[in-house]
Amino acid sequence: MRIGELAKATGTKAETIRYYEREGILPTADRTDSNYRDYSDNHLAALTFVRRARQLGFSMAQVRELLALSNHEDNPCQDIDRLVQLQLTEVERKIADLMALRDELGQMLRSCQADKIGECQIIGSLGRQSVM
Amino acid sequence: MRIGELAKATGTKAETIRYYEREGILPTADRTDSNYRDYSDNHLAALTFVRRARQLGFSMAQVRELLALSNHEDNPCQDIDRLVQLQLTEVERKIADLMALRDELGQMLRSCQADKIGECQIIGSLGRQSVM
DNA sequence: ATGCACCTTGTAGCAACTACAAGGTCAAGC
DNA sequence: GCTTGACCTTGTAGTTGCTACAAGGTGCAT
Repeated sequence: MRIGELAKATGTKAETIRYYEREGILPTADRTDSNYRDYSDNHLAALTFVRRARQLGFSMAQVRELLALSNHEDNPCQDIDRLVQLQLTEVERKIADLMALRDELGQMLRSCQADKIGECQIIGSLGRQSVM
Repeated sequence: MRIGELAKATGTKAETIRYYEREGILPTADRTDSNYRDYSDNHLAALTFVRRARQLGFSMAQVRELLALSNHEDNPCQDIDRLVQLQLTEVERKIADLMALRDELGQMLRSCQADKIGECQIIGSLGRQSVM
């Protein structure tokens, strides 16, 4: 299959696929006589894996690790588990941060009853170290 | 005060402060005879405002808007409220996304009882469109 | 044969910093 | 008076993960 088809099948832009190849995240594709990239089902599987991992918030470096680990079938699963656990912890930290942020923003909105900016609680609170 | 002192006072790197000045986010500083930047309390307040807004997840463009609005004391508060509301909605969306992500990662960890990568559910699930 | 969608490479741009490099300034200590 | 070291200056390039061109080649239908 050509790059456009693979792009459509995985919801990835062709430019992104070429970028992954350049970065060594995807194996190089075969070429047709006219120098078009020619992909197999293995490439489809690989790209699906990469996109899914990226959607789950893994960095490119982590995706590389996941790929390297997944290529050694006899390795213990622990290393993979560790990466997933790390990512889970990171995601939980981000959720906590954002929830604190949400509370602050909500507090700002509720506190502002003024109708002129000169009296605006929001503007005032931005100038202080913390609102809460 | 010099840039290092302002940096320490606001928890901002000196390079970032210069960057803000270049970008027009902060007013230009006075200069000493030896061409060092010389900051006043007004600069301290402005930088505190900017850093606080950035911590709350506002983009540089939004910070510019907030600054512009806060400089017109007689303007109605509504425009500020709108920006804060927008940011709140965005943060809530991110929280929802991350919570879905957290659930998927948690599910992956729980499902993996194998000890070899060849049987690893996690690796398997990454190759599919969605785990859940 | 002509149009149009697709492909190629290479380069530059995005956000919001961060990290140098190469050099100037200032205060303290000997 | 001179050195050391911490600070400052400008300018440029790197970071992450793409995305957007530009300029040209290919494939297929009409």
